Amino acid sequence: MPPESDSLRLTPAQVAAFRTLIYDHYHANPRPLPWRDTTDPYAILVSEIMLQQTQVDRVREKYIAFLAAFPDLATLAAAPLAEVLIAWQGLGYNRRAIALHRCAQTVMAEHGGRLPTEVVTLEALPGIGPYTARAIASFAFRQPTVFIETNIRTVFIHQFCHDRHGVHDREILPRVEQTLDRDNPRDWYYALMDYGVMLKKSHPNPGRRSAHHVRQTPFKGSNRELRSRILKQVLAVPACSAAELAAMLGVEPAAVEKNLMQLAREGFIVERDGCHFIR
DNA sequence: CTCCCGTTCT
DNA sequence: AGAACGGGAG
Repeated sequence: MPPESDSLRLTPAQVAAFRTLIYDHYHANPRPLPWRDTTDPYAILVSEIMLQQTQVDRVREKYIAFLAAFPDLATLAAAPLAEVLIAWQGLGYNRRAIALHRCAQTVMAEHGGRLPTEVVTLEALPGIGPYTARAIASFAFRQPTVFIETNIRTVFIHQFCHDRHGVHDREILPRVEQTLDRDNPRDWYYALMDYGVMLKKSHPNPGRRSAHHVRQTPFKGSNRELRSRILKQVLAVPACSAAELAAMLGVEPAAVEKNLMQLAREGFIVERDGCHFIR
């Protein structure tokens, strides 16, 4: 539990001061991001899925190209998975591309082609978890939802949890709820995120003091790296056997087999007569 | 080595 | 709860 001096309840004056701090920074230094210009729920969905664990600078161009290739839910739902994965190349976490593809298909089949507006309904869709459901509800449908992601977490830890480590989200959430600008949740969260980005440039990342902070395992030499190379190879050269793929990549056939099985289980790949194709 | 507008499976 | 998941820039 937090110390007594750091009570979870803020006075109205504290709330007002905090909002002024955040909004002043935002109005002086807003990040002009393409997904902030649109009100199209589909475009906002695409941006949110891309932004899961992928930095803004890399998402920017991919987002533009993806929307050019798949301008709406119906187009994406009808597109071959291989085309979606090719558009996804460079973003990483290819599972998200499958999830987004399936999400579009589910919305077409079960929601009349319109993205649901309710958090619980959004959260039931593939690739949409607690954060993304609330972010979409807030950004696309102007609902005052309460959520935390890494930049928001950074702001609240920096502002309200001085010199403390292992700060849990259940402590931050009431702060988010209490300080939320219910009249304009979209701009408020943009402002919060931009402030968090700024903080990380001027301070040792306060997010490391979160109870949820985990350090990444190295990518180089990992199975993630191999798996990505296999998928890229199957995209570039369809209809290869596991042995052929292993030879082309210069790795152990057994490791390739294992990953092909996993990729098949997840819906990336289908195997016919020992040949592998994007599903 | 650090970071990243998390979700899903185990 | 923990692990897996990509990739590039600084």
